[in-house]
Amino acid sequence: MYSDFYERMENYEGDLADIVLASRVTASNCDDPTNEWQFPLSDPTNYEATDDFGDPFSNMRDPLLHDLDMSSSTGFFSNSADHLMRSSGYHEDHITSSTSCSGSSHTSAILAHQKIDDHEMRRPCNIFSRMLQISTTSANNNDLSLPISLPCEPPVITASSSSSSAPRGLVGSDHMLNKVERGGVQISSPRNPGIKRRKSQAKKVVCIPAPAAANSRPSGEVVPSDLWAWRKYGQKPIKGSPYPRGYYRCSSSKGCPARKQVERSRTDPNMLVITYTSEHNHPWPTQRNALAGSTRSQPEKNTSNSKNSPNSQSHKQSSGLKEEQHKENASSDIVAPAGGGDVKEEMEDIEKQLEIEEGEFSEGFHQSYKPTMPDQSNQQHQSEDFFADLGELEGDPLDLLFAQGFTSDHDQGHEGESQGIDPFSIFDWTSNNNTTTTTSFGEAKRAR
DNA sequence: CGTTTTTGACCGGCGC
DNA sequence: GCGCCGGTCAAAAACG
Repeated sequence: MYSDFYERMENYEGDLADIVLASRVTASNCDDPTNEWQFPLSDPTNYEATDDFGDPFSNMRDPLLHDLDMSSSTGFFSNSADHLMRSSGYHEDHITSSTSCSGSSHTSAILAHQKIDDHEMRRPCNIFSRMLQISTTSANNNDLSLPISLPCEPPVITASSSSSSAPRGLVGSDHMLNKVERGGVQISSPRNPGIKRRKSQAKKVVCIPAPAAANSRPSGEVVPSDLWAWRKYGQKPIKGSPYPRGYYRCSSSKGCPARKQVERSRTDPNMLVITYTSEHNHPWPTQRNALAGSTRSQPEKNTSNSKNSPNSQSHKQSSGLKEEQHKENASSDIVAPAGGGDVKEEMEDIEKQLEIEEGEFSEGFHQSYKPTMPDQSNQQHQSEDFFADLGELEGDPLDLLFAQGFTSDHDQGHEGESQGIDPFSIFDWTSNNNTTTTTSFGEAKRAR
């Protein structure tokens, strides 16, 4: 049932490589350059600084990474992403604190970018590679040199501070999309020259592969889910894009300013552009909110439309997007009972992983989160809860993903508790051959 | 009953 | 000042 997904993922392998690229860079610094999949580690103790935009894992990540790093390449994602962000110079302060790869890898943003480029040149495109590209912009520095474009395409992660009200084109997904469209070279939209985002609200843009697009939910709108409870409060067609943009806010806590926008890249329907705005002002929920409504089945009306071939998603018009997505969901559900929606989740997790801290956010975030996750034991509990919840979500793709990494981890060692929660572990497969990956997923699922 | 999704309307910022 | 556009609101419907 997930064959498409896997297949897609396989296809993305190159991209993944790219994503990993960053990590590789750091890894290379650390060790054997030949060990492509070795990932830099971040300082376990530094997790508090890693959180941003509500990445529940951010807090946990480092500790896990630490272990992971020791034992395996899993978790590269978090590392890589995190690393990139740090290396990107985004948070130099953090960078200094992080100890990835013995800390030797702490490089300036520039360095990171350069390296990325180098690697890029040598490697196949990966989904993840795309993700690797991280650009940061600040109100003061809008035109920060953007990261390098990749042969494979666009940079994917953009962190920036901008007005909360979505300064048009500046940092927004549109902006990013534009970049993407331009062959992956990040170019400020001509329209944005002025850049205005005075509001100091930071935004973070993350580009992630849209698994759904491949199969189950080609819908233009893929809503990755994550540990945070997001409630959709709006959807609007975006000018210039056939895909609508969904607006989500954190429903875990009233008053939480965290928001995210999800849309497909107009140029690459397979990519999701997720823009996070504001940080969560509360600890990440150990349990998801009630699923009522969240899992609603797709309206039957969709049945007629749905189906755009998976590929057809690109053809979808905004008018049909909703239906499509629903249909897709429905179809996905069919394909992957009970889990359909979770493909989203996994994606979201990915995105979260990608989201890495920004200094501005990290402060607020880590503080807010910290209380809840003061130590690993705490983290374990939460993670356990989390997974328990996930487990409840039957057939959850996310579950699968996690299971894949987690189960293996558990099997491997006791550290599984902490490791298990590492969302990044799901990317292990990236380092493995496709076959392995696929198998892993299946196994993981069964294991659970 | 509580929560989420959907969806049209409303509002504010920006460019002309 | 007007229109466009993006982001948000809020009522209705759906779901567990």
